[in-house]
Amino acid sequence: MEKYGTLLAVDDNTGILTALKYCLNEVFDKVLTLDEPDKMMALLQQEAVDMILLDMNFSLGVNSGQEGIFWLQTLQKRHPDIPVVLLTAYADVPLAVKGLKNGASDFITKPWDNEELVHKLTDVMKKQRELEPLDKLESDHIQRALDKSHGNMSKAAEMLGITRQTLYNKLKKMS
Amino acid sequence: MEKYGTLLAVDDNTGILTALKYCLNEVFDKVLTLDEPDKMMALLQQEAVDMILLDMNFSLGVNSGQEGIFWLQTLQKRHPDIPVVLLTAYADVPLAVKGLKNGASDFITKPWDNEELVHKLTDVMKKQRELEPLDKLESDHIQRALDKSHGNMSKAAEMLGITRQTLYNKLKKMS
DNA sequence: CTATTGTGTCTAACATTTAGACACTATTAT
DNA sequence: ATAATAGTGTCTAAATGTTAGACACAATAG
Repeated sequence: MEKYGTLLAVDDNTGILTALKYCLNEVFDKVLTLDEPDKMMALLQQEAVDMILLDMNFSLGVNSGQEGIFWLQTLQKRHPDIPVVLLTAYADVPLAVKGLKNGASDFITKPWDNEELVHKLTDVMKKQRELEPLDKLESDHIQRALDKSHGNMSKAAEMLGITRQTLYNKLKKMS
Repeated sequence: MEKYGTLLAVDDNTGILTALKYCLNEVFDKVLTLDEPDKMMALLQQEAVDMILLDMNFSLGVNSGQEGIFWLQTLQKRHPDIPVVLLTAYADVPLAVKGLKNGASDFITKPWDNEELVHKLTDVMKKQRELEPLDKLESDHIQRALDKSHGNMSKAAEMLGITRQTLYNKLKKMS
């Protein structure tokens, strides 16, 4: 089976890390583990990590998930290209919403189902591989601009930061 | 106060629609309501709707939220430019995750807090207004391609569907 | 150590983008 | 209804960007 590069799992419970490692070794070429999130940034400088599985509570007695959100945001800033999947025991709807709105690729609750976990992670990796060609990205964005300006080409061109004439040309070539 | 165009609220409970209308009239120029989701597409042809607030359960006795996911997907296909906020009483973490991963802009549980609802909806509308200029979109995407190819310009260029030379030029201009 | 792959640079043909102009057609406000 | 405004389709000519192809050289992998 084709594997998916390097995964980094971060959780303060080393038992969980062992379980994750055992379960995910078949799916990733390499599974790194870390029980202190503040060492994460240093590690990412040294290793080429393709995906991060992140717990959300590290300080004893605090289960708000705020730490997880903090590290997620930090990762999004410094490594926007690495997908982050959140994994937490103290999950509720608002926390899941907050995690996903902050850019997490998925949100999984403990205890997890191994098969489902593998499925979700491989799903993320598959999506991660895809990269739209520049011209498709462009035409989608142009479509969005036209939608937002209700078809007004002049305004759409201004939004896009291009000349009306250029937008006109691009539209002609697209159709 | 500046208002945010037209909102469409879809819920089978007309009492809820009335409550929503009452609460959101101050924030939107126009609040449309609909108690049957299958009439939504027809309505969207006639009215220029800027945002949709969508319940997730319409058939009596079914509370899985599947109907909401279905209509969300349909909307994403036909009107990817209209943000959809989900609003449901039968919420759990997996459903929230599914909703957001299917492109919902936010996920709110019933009973809702009026102030929070208004805050979340205006937040979505504010984000909706922003549109990146084409050149920023492009340079971000190029950055992504370079990250994914670990700095290999030839491979990045191929991913992007442009010449290596062109990528080279663009990078020179960017820096 | 030797293929292979990637980089930096060049050329010359080709294409796109730009600012500016013009007549014409909606839209809006009065 | 009419005048003012904003948007469209089209044109030029100059400036800029893109392309394929070539070449020497550096880095990497077998």
